[in-house]
Amino acid sequence: MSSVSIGKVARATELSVETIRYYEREGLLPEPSRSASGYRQYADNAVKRLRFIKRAKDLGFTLSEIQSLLSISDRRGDKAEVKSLTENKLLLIKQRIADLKRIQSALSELSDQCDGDGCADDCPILNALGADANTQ
Amino acid sequence: MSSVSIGKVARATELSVETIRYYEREGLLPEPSRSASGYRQYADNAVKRLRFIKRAKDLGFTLSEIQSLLSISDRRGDKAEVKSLTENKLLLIKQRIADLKRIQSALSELSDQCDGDGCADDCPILNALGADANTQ
DNA sequence: CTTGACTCTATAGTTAGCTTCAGAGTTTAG
DNA sequence: CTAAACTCTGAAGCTAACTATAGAGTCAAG
Repeated sequence: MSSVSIGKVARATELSVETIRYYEREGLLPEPSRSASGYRQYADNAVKRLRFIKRAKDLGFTLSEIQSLLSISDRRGDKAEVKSLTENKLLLIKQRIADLKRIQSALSELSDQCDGDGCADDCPILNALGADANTQ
Repeated sequence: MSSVSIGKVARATELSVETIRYYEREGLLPEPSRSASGYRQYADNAVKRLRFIKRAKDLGFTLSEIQSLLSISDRRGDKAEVKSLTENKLLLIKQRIADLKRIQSALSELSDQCDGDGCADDCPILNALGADANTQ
């Protein structure tokens, strides 16, 4: 039954103390018990929970989606819910990748067209964007 | 010398009136002349400039980067500046794509591992995230 | 015992890019 | 002439996920 201060949890999770308190306020982390002087005292599972949050965040889940994931876990919900959240996220990510690829090829084409030398008056990049709008 | 109201510019550019005023405040769009009653009166190039902004935004430039692009254009700067901004942006976008692809394959692997049936107690997705942290 | 590190709360600020609101005046179609 | 549509300003609000600040109390090492 070791109990740990918020600072130690912060070091263990590589989150800031403020972020941990913030997650508590947001309901992602249950309120821990307190010492006589009011200091938060965390049990070991708090570190696990925070690492869960971090990993899920790295995978692109928002805090509110992470709330949902934790809630499914907490109330022993259904695998189908988890899978559905995951696949929605996956879909979004695929779309973002497609968008970015479109952008990438457009930019890369523009960049290739520009020799990068001389006055921007005849810059193909600015021209492509419609930069003949510079005259007041 | 046709001059146009902000509402017409909004319709022509598919931007909202508020957005146009916002761009003005932010210095992306020069202050237009005013009618006797104080209404903004735009010349044609305002529409062009706003379309420039829109296209650049679609290509992933931030408003402040767009400021830079417009400023290069306005002061007839150097093509090299434009090209450098473009290539920086391109690099960032490539990195974001790489990040998202990493995330995509991780998520997709997780999703494949989960049959989506039954209680989330033994959900491979939650387990992979470290969801054994659910016990208070 | 001192001093520096740690913790507490509540509130406000940050970033980006808008959007909304209140309240008042103006223009235009019929 | 009237009613609807439009425009004005300045300030506040929104989203997400923190981050910072102030001011006060607590703990731990030497």
